[in-house]
Amino acid sequence: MGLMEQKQHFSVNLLDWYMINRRDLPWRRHNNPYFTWVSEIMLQQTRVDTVIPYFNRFIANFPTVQALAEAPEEDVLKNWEGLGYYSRARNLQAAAQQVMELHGGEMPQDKQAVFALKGVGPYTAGAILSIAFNQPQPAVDGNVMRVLSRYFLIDEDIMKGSTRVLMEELAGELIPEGRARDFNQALMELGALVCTPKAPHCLTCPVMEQCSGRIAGRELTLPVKTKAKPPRPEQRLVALVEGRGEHRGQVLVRQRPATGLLARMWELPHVLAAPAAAGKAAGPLADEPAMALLAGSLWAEGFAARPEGLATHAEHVFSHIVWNLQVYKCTEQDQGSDELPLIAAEARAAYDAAAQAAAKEMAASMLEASPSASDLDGEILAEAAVISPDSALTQTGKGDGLIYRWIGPKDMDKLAFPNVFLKLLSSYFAGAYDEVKE
DNA sequence: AAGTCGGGGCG
DNA sequence: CGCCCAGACTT
Repeated sequence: MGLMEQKQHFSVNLLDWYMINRRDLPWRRHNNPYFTWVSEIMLQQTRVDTVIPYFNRFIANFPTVQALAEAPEEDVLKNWEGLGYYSRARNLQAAAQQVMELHGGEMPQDKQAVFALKGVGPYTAGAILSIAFNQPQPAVDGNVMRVLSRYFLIDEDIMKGSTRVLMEELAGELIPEGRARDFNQALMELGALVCTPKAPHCLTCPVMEQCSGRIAGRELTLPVKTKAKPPRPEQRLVALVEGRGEHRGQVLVRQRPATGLLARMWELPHVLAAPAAAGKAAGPLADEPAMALLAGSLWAEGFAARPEGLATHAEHVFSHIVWNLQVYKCTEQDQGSDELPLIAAEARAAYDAAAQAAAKEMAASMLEASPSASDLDGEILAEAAVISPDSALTQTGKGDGLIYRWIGPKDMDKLAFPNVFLKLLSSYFAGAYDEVKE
């Protein structure tokens, strides 16, 4: 069997299979380029079942490019809450504004113009051009690379950029004349439903007969993929500050900076328990120093609060970091309380000492790793580690710092929180931590 | 080329 | 509950 025949077999049988087995998805019901675009951004790193309710709500609230372009960013973020990778939402809105200004609100059909939109890379550009406009452009995502690597037995590491380029060339050749829209979706549909990562359903696969990977018994070892390095652990102390007086029934929250991790999302105040030594898990911090540190960091931000006790633990996993959270219930105090500044000063001193120790350890381990490095390098490393600790403590507060607010349960439907804080706040407002004692 | 950026599902 | 999934942007 030649390569030409193998390709022909693939394209014909896959397309036939798709026309019978295609799922009825909200963004497939109308041929609306805006719907295609929104769905493709949402589907990046996110499964179909998760996206469906978000897509429906998003389109209901922002039915057109113009509606999205003109919406308050806060509303867009709130509609993305819980979906993750929040820069997708900000890029999508920025791109909607691009479409308004450069293309009169109409989705461009030119490859360069689509690719130039914020948040649109090689995959998404191909998906939009093929699905919305039936242009014969490849749309190579993880599903497609898995399917192609198995069917054509391609051993290249799919994490390499060069492999994606190779896959795009191949995927482009496979598109049947005039059928880009259906074929590209068929490819991804097969990867999602049949040619799955762990336990592919080869026996029901429409192209199994000429699948080189299966024939070679390699379906479980393909695609070849370098595994990601494990996330670094961070121990963090979270303050659940219960308001008193005029803030009774409210909790203190803050908005994260405009860039970086969880940009512009709201959260409970928290602080790094200790600057982690290189490659070392810090582990939980004892309650007493933890509460002192938390009080100190809140004081530095302009808030007087007394930690009462540990309310709960929580975990939040990112691709590159894992937050281990110790959540302390705290109560708001009078600003005039003369005891708190003292706690703050002690906490700050303890924190600096811990940072100093960690930095020395890190410098030592790096010197050990590369003996050629001079003592001077060690000094510089130590210095760097001390002056680059968590922002919460280095913020001078008031002015250049984060935005803090007291909120009640009703404010929850305006502000966007990452899931971990959403769950903590929901539990708190439901009375889950009432039993915490001092 | 390597690091940054969330969240959920599966065996 | 350890492991897997992986697109765009930044550096």
